[in-house]
Amino acid sequence: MHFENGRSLFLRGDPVTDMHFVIKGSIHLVRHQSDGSALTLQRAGPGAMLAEASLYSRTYHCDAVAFGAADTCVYTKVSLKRLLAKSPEFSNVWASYLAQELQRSRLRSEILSLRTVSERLDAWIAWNGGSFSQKGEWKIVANQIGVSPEALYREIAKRRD
Amino acid sequence: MHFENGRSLFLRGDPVTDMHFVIKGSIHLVRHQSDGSALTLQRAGPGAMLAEASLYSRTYHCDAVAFGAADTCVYTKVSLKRLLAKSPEFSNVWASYLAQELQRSRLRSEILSLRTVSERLDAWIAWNGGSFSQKGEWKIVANQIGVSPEALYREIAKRRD
DNA sequence: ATTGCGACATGACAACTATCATGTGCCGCA
DNA sequence: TGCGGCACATGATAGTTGTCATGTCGCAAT
Repeated sequence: MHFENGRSLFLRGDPVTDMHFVIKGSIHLVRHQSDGSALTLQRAGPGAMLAEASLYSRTYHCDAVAFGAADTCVYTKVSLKRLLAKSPEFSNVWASYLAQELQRSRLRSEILSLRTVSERLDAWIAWNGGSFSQKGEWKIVANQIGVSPEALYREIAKRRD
Repeated sequence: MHFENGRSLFLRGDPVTDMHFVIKGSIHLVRHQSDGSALTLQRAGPGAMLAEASLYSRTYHCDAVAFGAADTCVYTKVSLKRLLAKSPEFSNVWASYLAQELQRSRLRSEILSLRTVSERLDAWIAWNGGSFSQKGEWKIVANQIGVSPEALYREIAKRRD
């Protein structure tokens, strides 16, 4: 399926019938709080399954919105659960994927709990290898480690001595 | 098994033979960086499986250290994998657990990416409900949302008007 | 070629928080 | 009963970062 920017795939409270596997673009899972502000709980890019936990829930707990144009591959919830029940190999792949995502998410949490830009960049480099992202990805890195692009530029400049 | 404070359960590079399920206390999964500083990748409390992703790895990527006295239930890796392969029900429970942990970790990441204590506390309350602890848990909350206890006390005091 | 956009870059300032210091009240323990 | 530890609480200050402003550069589209 294809989604234009801002298009919603499902809303909170909807019954879970399908699972979306992101092929291209990015889909955000957002939760609106009572005070009006929003929390983005997942930024699903290519190769990610959207709202993995919804496989084990009857209804969605968040809204899903296309962030830019995006393509997804849709599977029905029942077919996935049937496949999981029938194929230990697929179960293994699924659990392995979840465990890896969990590891990455935990790492991000810990990086975000560091206090200075310098510490966060060190931690990021320690895992993502310092060499690449030379072309135009610094802004994305800044977002991942939870600092403003300007602050990251300053930290990089400081290290060029 | 029982572990005293500071006791290590395994070290990075060790082959993965066992999986630890935490019964009591807390066990930290830490990764030492080249510059000497350490990153804590998981704080496994009661009811948590330690280093879930190690089930899908030949060797450990981090060290595990008991944080205070702790008790764990130990299962061999092969028996767990055999159970996962043989029992679709257990596979389902395992994947469901991983998905829930992933959801919680993603939430924590997003809370930590908020900039002010006020926003973080709002987001925390929105998920952990108003039924929070009146007795002596605020310091723990402060740690979870990545702010100093003092800052949290100040924010709470400000809201008592 | 010119225009326009976006990443990269840096300065200045306000705002927020971590830290240190100090103090209070509760509770378990000797 | 008194002591010590701990969570709770608050003030003062310095440090770091977000934000706004401004500017350069490369690149793509007209």
